[in-house]
Amino acid sequence: MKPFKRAEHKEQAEFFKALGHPTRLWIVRQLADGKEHCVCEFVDEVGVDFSTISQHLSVLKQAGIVLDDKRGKSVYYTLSCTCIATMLDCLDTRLKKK
Amino acid sequence: MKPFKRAEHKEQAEFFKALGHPTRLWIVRQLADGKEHCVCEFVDEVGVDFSTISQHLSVLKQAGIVLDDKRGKSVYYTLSCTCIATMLDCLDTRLKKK
DNA sequence: TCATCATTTTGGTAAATTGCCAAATGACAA
DNA sequence: TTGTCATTTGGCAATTTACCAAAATGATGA
Repeated sequence: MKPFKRAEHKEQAEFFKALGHPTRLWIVRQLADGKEHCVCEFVDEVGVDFSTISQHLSVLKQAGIVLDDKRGKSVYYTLSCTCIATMLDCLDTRLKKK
Repeated sequence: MKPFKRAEHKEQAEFFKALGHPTRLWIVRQLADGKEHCVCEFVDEVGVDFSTISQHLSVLKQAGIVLDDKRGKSVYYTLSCTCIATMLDCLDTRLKKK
């Protein structure tokens, strides 16, 4: 049994917390195709304020889940790691079983 | 671009939300050894009320992350799927990179 | 230089959620 | 019946949240 150090696990929990919101999870799913997507694509589909999407992206970025790249007028986002897509696959498989 | 259906993604987000708490993440880490662990083990280490740990376990159970088995006086918990341990490995690798 | 466009940041707020404890309850074993 | 291990319930203060509206940023192009 490992010792329980709240601070250490709190930092790691941020990663999962970031994924624990319907809009953010949906965004991550869009990025799971491995391609980059522009912020405006998300805004169009979710039907929420531009600033709200931007804030969700900021949460994902701080959790190390996505990377951003500003090119020209737009900002493009990608998944930081393919293993995150693997996590989603695992989730899908589990839900099917139920 | 997939359509955004809040309800659908909300349910899936519950899975990650459950992992997004330091105490719960720590519990899942203990279970990642593949063995079963008794509730009392967690209580001893975390130093919080018995009922609090029980509630955390209930959240994990409802999210489909753990399974419980009542035998004799005690209740034993296990991970519901090894792919959850894989998620933690992925997280560890990512944190090392930073 | 100035206006425009895409995005981010800030400020604010109402509402929801949280994490925890304490006490009550349940379920089993001795 | 009594004690033990665990869950459930009720309650609460504190934190967090999700979102919007408006202001700010920063690159681009006229």
